Amino acid sequence: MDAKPTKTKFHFQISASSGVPIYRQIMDQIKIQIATQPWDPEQFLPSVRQIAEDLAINPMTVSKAYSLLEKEGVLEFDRGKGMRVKKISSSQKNFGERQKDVTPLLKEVIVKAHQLALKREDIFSLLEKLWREHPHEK
Amino acid sequence: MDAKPTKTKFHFQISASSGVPIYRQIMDQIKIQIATQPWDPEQFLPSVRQIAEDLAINPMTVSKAYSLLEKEGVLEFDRGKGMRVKKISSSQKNFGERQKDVTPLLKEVIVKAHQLALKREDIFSLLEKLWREHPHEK
DNA sequence: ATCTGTGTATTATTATTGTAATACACATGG
DNA sequence: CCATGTGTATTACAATAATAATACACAGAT
Repeated sequence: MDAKPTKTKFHFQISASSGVPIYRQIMDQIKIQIATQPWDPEQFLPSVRQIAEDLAINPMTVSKAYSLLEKEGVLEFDRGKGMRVKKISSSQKNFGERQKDVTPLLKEVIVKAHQLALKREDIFSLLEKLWREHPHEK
Repeated sequence: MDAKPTKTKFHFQISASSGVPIYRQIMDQIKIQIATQPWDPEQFLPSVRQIAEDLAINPMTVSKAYSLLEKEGVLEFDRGKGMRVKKISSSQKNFGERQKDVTPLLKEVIVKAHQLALKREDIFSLLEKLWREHPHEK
């Protein structure tokens, strides 16, 4: 192998004290980074050992995050190569199914809004604002 | 006490196999029922022993749900009487704080939308639709 | 005071979960 | 074939979480 360091777009900041399990922090950060950065379709994510070393944790913990994300359809595994971001899953599920997937989360929003005495317009404008601020490439 | 059965608006359907802890199922169902039904401000929720008997579980499990909801500001406890729905918390937190409370959930929505290749308009119209279908009293 | 109704603190037990150690299977390139 | 690169199955262990048993404190009515 040549000495050129793998140009790794992904990196991680783990909080041991947050109470959130490490593998889940990794999953969340990968999802967020996928959603907020442009990525090279050919680019592999850092290897489990790479991340494990960086974070001083066990490789199996990273592996758990990776395989769960693979099961979720977010990443795909190339034998002997590594993990990379799976090309968008829009083709795999039809519109109705994807709507159905996100519905529970939206219901949660409605219940929480009620709890906090926030009106529908309040939620909509906040969501609108967050979406504008959200880095989106394409 | 007279024989008139406490006209209990709340009731619960617990699934032992869902993987979700019982106390959390109770919490969620209380929140949903508060959000989707009109409630009498004077009305007490069923007692811990009542619910525990109905569901054939331990009263402490119900107590856990109740005290967590109290800590969240959803219920309030009257010594010797029982729990009831706390009058809306809008006065306790200002608008900005409540916005901040709901923000993480909305960010989750955005990330998930991206994952599912759903456009902003898709999410907005779905949320709009769910909100219309959502029973709301006042 | 006593009886019966609230919810709960404390403790114990059981089940589940998060992390880690080890060894392995497969792919690639020398 | 062997060295080195992927991720993972298996197993073990420690920590945490969920549930339950018991006993308690307070309120209201008798």
